[in-house]
Amino acid sequence: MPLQLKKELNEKQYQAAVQLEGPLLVIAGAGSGKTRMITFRIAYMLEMGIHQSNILALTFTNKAALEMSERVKEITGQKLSNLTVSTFHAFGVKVLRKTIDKLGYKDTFSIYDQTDKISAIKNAAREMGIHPESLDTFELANLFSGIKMGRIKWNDGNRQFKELYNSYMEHLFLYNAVDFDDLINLPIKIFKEFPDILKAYQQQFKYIMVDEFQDTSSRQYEFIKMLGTRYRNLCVVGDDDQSIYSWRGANYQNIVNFELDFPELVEIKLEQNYRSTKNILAAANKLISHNKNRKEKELWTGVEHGRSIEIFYPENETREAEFITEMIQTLTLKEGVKYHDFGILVRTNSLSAMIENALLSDNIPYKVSGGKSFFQRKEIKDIVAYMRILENPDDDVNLLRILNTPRRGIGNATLKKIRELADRQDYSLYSAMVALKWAADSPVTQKAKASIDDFIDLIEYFREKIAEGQQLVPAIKNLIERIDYWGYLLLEHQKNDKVAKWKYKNVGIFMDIFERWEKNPDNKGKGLINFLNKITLITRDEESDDEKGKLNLMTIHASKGLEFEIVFLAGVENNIIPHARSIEENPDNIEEERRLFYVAITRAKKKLFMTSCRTRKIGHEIVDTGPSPFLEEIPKELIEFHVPETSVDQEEAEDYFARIKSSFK
DNA sequence: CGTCTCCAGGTTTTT
DNA sequence: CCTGGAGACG
Repeated sequence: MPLQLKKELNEKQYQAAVQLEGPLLVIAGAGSGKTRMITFRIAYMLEMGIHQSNILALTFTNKAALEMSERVKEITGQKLSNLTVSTFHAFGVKVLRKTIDKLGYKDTFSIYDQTDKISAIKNAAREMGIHPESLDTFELANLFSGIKMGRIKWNDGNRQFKELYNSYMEHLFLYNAVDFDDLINLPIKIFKEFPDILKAYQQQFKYIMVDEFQDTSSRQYEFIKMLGTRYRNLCVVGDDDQSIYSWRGANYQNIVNFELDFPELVEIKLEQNYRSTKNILAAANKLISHNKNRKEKELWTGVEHGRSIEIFYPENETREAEFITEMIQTLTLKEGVKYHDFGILVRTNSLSAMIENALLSDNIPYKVSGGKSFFQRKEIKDIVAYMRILENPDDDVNLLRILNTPRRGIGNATLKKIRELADRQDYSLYSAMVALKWAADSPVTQKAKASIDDFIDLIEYFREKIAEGQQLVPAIKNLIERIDYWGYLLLEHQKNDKVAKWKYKNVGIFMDIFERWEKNPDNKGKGLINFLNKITLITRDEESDDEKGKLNLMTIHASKGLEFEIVFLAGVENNIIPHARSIEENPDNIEEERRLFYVAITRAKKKLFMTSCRTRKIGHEIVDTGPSPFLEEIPKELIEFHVPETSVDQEEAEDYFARIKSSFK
C-alpha cells in the first residue's frame, strides 16, 4: 500500500519528509513529531526507489536507533536488513572494523569504556613512575577526552599531563584498544589519510540523516560533513533548545556551521506541538525565552489548556519521596492512571535512591534508566574480559582484570616482574608472559611460573576453540566452568551466599543473551568480537518486554525524546537545577541548565508536578535549600503553589489528598 | 609472596 | 551498598 504522507503528516512535516535532495535543516521543537517525520521520510525514500543500503541514519542513543528502525519497519512492512540506522559510535565501530588495519591496529581491537580508560591511564602513570593515587584519574579522563576531541587545548594549567597523555595513547595502541572518542576520531583520520576509503563511503551513503543534531560534537559534525559533502543530501534534525550535552562536547553552534557549509540548504521549522497542554507549553516557552543564545521559535498547540502545574515544598527528601508515591497511588486508584503513564525525573542519579526506596515500599513497579547497565556489573565485566582476551590478548586492561580472578597465585610481586619485562621489551603483558613461559631463566618463582604457564595454556586452549569456528556459547560456558567462577563467587561472598547466587544468576542471564544473539540469523556479523563490540556500547539498559507497564524513573538527560502523561520533577531546588557544579565550572552554563529544565517540563503531556524540598541531606549534613530560580521565570498564573507543610498532620494530609482527588481530571 | 579483612569514599549529566 | 586500596597474617 502506498504511503499516505499527506494524511499522516502536517504541512511542515510533509515538506521535510519529501525534500530528499540537497541539504535540509529541520528545527524541530519539543513534541513536534520529529521522529514521526524522520521515519516517514525514510519510508518515502524507499518508496521512491532509493536502495536501503544507500541510506544512513545516525542517532545518539541505542534506544533511539532501535525505535527508529522498528518504526520504519512497521510503516513499510519490510525487513530492511541493509538499512543503516545506528548510533554515531556504533557506526564508527563498523567503519573501524573494516578499515582500522590501515592505522596498524588489528580488527579485533577492544573498546574501552570510562572504567577501562581510567585503568589504562593508571597503567600509563605507573610505568612513568607516577603513583596513580596521586592523580585525579577521573578528571584526567575528561581532560584527555577534551584534548583528543579538540575541545580543550594544552595550556599552562594542564601541560604537565601532556607526557602522560601521550603515554596513554601509546598504551592504547599497544593494547590494540580504542576509547569512545576514538570511535569518531579514528574514522576521520582514516578518511583523511585514505581518500579512496572516504570516497567509497560517500558513494554508498548518498542519503544521510542526523537526529538530535544539536548534540553533535565538532568532531561528529566533521565526520558527517566528510561523508555528506559529495552528494550533499544531508538532512539534520535538531532543536537548539534541547541541547543538553555540551559537557560531552556537543556544540549546538553546529547548526550555524551547517548553514555556512551548506548555504543552499532548505530550512523547515516544526513548531506545532502535539504533546502538551497549553499551560505546560506556555510555561516552557516563557522559561526558554530567557536564553539569549537561541534560534527564535514559538511552539504552539491545539491541545486544551489543561490543569495548572503544581509545586509542593516537602520538608526533606524523605517526605518528597513519600509525597510522590502517595500522589501516584491516589491517581492510579481514583483516576485509573496507569503506572507507565508516570515519569519521575531527577537531575542527578543520586536523587533517585530515596524515591526508589519509597516506590519499593509502596510496591509500585518501576524501572530506572540510569545508573549502571547490566553489562557494567563486575561479574559480567569479568566474563567479558575473558572473552576479550580470547580475541585480543594484548588488551592489558582486560588481562589485568582476569589475571588473578579467580585467584590463581599471581600476586603483586609476580605482576611487577611481568610488567618490568613487558616495559623493557615494549610487549603487552600477555606477550611478556608467553616470553616468560619459554625463557631459560625465570625472574619469577617456580610456583608463580607454573601459574603463568597454566594461565597461558588456558587462554590458548580456548582461543583455538574460538578460532575453529565452533559454537561460541558452549565454549564460553565451558570456560566459566573451567575457571570455577562459581567457586570464586562463593569465596568472595562467604558471609552472604545470596549475593554469590545472585551474581552467578546474572552470569547465566548474560549467557542467555549471548546465546540468543548467536542463534539470531539476522546478525550478519558473527564471531565473538562482534558481540563484544555491541555490548560495550550499551552503557544503559534497554527496555525489555517485562518492563512494560512500569513507572519510569530517570534523569532528565535520559528522558529526552520521551513523553509521559504525568510528570513529577523532583528536587527543583537551587544548586540542583541549576546544578552548583555546573555553574561553578562556568557561569555561562546557566543556559544549558535552563534547557535541561525546559526538556524536563516538555516531557509532560497532561500534568506536571514539581517538588522543592526545604531541607536536604547532602553527604552527612542536613542543609537548607532554596527553590530553583527558574521557577520565577514561569508566569505565576500557570503554577499552583502549595504552602509549605507546617506540621506532619495526618488529618490535614488526608484532607489534602481528598481535595486533589476531586480536583484532578 | 599471596590472600584475606577491614576501611574509606562515593565524582552531574553518558556514548 | 559497593568497590578499590592498604595493611595484617599465614
